[in-house]
Amino acid sequence: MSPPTLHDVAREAGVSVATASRALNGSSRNVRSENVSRVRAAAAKLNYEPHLSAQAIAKGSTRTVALVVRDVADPYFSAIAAGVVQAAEAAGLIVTMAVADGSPERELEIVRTLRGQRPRVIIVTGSRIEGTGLRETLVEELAEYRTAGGRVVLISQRDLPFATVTVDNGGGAAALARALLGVGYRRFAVFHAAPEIRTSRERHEGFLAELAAAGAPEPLAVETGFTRTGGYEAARRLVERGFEDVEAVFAVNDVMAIGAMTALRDAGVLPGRDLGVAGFDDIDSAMDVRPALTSVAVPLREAGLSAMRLALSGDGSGDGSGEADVRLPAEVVLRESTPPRRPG
Amino acid sequence: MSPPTLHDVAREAGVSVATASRALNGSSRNVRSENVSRVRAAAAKLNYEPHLSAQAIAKGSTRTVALVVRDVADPYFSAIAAGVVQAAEAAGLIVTMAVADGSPERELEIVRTLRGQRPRVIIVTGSRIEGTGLRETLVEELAEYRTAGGRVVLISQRDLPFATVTVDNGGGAAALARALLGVGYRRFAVFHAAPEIRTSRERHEGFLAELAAAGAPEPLAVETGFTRTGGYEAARRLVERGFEDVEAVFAVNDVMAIGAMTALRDAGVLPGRDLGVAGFDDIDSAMDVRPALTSVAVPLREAGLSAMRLALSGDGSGDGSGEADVRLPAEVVLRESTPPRRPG
DNA sequence: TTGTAAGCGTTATCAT
DNA sequence: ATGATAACGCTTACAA
Repeated sequence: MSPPTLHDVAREAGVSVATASRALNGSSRNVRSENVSRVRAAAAKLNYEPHLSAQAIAKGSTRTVALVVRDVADPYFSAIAAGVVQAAEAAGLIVTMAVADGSPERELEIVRTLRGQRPRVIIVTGSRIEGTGLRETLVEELAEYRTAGGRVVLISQRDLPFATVTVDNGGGAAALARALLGVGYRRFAVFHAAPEIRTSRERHEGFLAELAAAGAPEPLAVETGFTRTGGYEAARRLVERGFEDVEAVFAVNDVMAIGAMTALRDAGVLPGRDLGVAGFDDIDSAMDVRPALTSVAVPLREAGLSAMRLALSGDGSGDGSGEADVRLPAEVVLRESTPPRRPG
Repeated sequence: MSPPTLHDVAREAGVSVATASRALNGSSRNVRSENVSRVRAAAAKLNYEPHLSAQAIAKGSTRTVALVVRDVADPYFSAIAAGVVQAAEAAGLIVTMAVADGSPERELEIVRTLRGQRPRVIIVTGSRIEGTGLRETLVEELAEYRTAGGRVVLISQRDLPFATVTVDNGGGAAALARALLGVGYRRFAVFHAAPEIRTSRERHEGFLAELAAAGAPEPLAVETGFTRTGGYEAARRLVERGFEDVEAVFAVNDVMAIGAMTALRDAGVLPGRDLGVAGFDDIDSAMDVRPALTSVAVPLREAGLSAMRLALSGDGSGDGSGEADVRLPAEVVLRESTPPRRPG
């Protein structure tokens, strides 16, 4: 009826629970090999699986990694999640997932209740907390968790006192600007999200900075949602307004860019030919969309792997000192959505 | 240093652990309201979070849902996962994720060790187990888990004795065939995966059946991987072989279809104009790709939600009797990748 | 209404 | 090398 316990295994093998326990995990060094096999056989026979919660409470630590993402279905986060899960499984750890859904309150609430899981590691990605008082609370919460021996790794911008995996948003956007200038574009529109979204802001700013440095005119800024729909809307607005003064659109992420392309086409504007379009992230569909989307490749899965690596390497933190960082390079990929263009 | 325990809270509030426990969870009815607030205050002051593992072992049950998917990064599974996570969080449950990676052995291994977590629910999606002896073992494993009070829900085909959420693959494929015949296509190539992959087989068969019923010629079958690359390869092979005798390609899933479109284009063949292309799943990018991809919409997120609903409604199972099913309708969406075509 | 104490399934200490 | 037995943090009879 109910699953076999270690007691059952011990009885079956004719040894004490202590011996059974020792036989089944690491400390098997000091148990007679005959008993080891006895116990193993009994465990196999009963199809015994140790109760992880019981182990956790006895050992005082779990084998759990808690991952907080903004949205599982978003290819950006699912790629990161894939990396995290891969690395975690390789290390024999279990991954739990929580979805913050873009709400700082929810994110804070999640981190709070996460502590109840007593995970070994908490990885937070796509945090939107900025400016608000919630931010300090989040930091306190995480710091407290860390003090209790947990590892914290953020995948976002390095602006919180925790080990962080960042993608070089500013640098990538600057490189993109440079590349686009290089193929003849000078007048841009930027589809960006609310400035509280760090990622959006950094990409936006990196892009602006490079344009300014090159003496190009300041681009038209269109604020919208950080989603496919956001991109679609922004493009619709741009078309309505008229876009004679812009040669290309830079959307701060690919799903926005792809939404924008669809909107353009719906409005009879041919992306690539009538208006250049570039995105950021280089998600899979960037290369399947037509025209293929110019983007900035970000090693998302690698980010997840790095986060786990960071967490397990002992730099996840410990006692405040030594928050290691990993900065992942972002690489421009020019495609047909921004064909070379002769100035004028 | 280490997190506060219920003892700490009790001491802080000046009551016994029992009272503290009662005050903090359900049975608070029989504790003086003054003490309830005392305890609540103490808990808040200490920032107490109950140790979930300890609760689990004391209560004999967890609040965990274990989700097994083939690949987190695949939009098909991440959409399902999103539904599962959403429903689980709404019910106050924690979701753990494991990735089977397309390997039946791995899947079995996962389910086995999952039992250690003692999850309330196990949801398996994208199972590939077929034919092999592993299948029976999997069933036994899950049945045993169910006997111990766990709920099992499968998201796949209804061929295992557990509650199942299915998408109507056969019916959807048949409807697609009908629709394509309706707009003038008669000669097809089908890009399908190995027959062990149920989903692929069902879609393939549904498509064939409908063609046969309509007296259309038997399509060319091209076996390949169930992935984007698989689709790409198959299309490449098709082009090499020559495709004068085919008017449209049906790839058994969208990522394959999208890969195929890219391959066609790479070979100078224009999808939609030179060769119709249709997929299955209607993932987000199906409508962003050009030409927009004809597909069969499957309510993936809904599948995740339904699975949780099934699990929580008590039909997850219990004692063998009453395995409820949910069959999700699949709906044809004709787009530009299969423009109407005049016969001949 | 409250407290004492006996579990829950492990691991770890300490004798033997 | 092995077996009692005390933790681990919590819930829940059972008493008071």
